[in-house]
Amino acid sequence: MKHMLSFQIDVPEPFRFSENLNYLSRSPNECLYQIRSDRIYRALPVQGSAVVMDVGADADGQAIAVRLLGDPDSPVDQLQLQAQAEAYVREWFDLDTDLAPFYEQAEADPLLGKAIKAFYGLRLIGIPDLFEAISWGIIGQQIHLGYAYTLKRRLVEAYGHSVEHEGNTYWLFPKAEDIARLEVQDLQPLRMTVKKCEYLIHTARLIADGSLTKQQLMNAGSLKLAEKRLVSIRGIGPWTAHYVLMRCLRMPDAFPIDDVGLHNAIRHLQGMDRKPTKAEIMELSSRWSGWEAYATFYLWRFLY
DNA sequence: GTCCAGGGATGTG
DNA sequence: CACATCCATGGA
Repeated sequence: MKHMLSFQIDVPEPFRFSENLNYLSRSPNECLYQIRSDRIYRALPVQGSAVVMDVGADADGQAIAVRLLGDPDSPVDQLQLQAQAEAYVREWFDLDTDLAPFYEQAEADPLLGKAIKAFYGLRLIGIPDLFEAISWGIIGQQIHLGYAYTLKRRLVEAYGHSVEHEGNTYWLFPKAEDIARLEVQDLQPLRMTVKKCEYLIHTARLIADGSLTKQQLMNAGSLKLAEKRLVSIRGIGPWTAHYVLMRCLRMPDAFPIDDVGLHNAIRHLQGMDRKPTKAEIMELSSRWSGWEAYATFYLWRFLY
């Protein structure tokens, strides 16, 4: 029997584990975590190695219960390991954001009012790794979500690392360094467009050589400046930039206004027979000021 | 086979 | 900065 470490994380209101689990369950083709019996299993990178972690609700639903299964290949201090896992989960589930102001603001808005009732306790699930977040943005451009998951799976299974535990395989997203070494023809078997292959490799090289970092974006000084830095990179337009700032940098006012899913959600909720115009979206979203990222994330939930 | 989709790039004003 | 046009490929 391998050593197992478990601990709990207190959660701030509003939080409901089941809502977040629902979100994470939306794609059967997801390859970076698995859901079994209301627990989420995934590999967690630790110091050049990886452990398998699972996350669930504790018995009375007042906390998140985390378990680390098996041991990393290299000896790691247990307390340090727990700290890393806790930090990861806090970031993943956005536990350090006080959502009360968002909920207060949402009450007064017809669209968001419905959203916070329907998805009470949902957190903006993050993509902490910058390379993964940008890659997911690039992969997801211009294609249906289902196909995007297929492409991601091919990329992960071709170039990611995996850990085995009790007969299951857990994959980690490829490191930028691993993609930086590739040429376009290496990625072509995955069947994404040549452009996307170029974009992924180029971004991987920027991250691998240190000229693009999360810290740099965090310190950019404003959403606008961070967006400008990202958009200066080939393959990253306004939609991808805001998507990354929302899911990875967690900027609350990041707003992928061109997102077709957002448009469809608005059309659906407003009972419109056409997509809203940009002017209509800007009018609606003026009431979400400062919380555009959460507003978008909640409205997306109406689509699945 | 035809057409559209949903983003980014590029070029023009 | 806004706007138009082209792109490449999957899906209906």
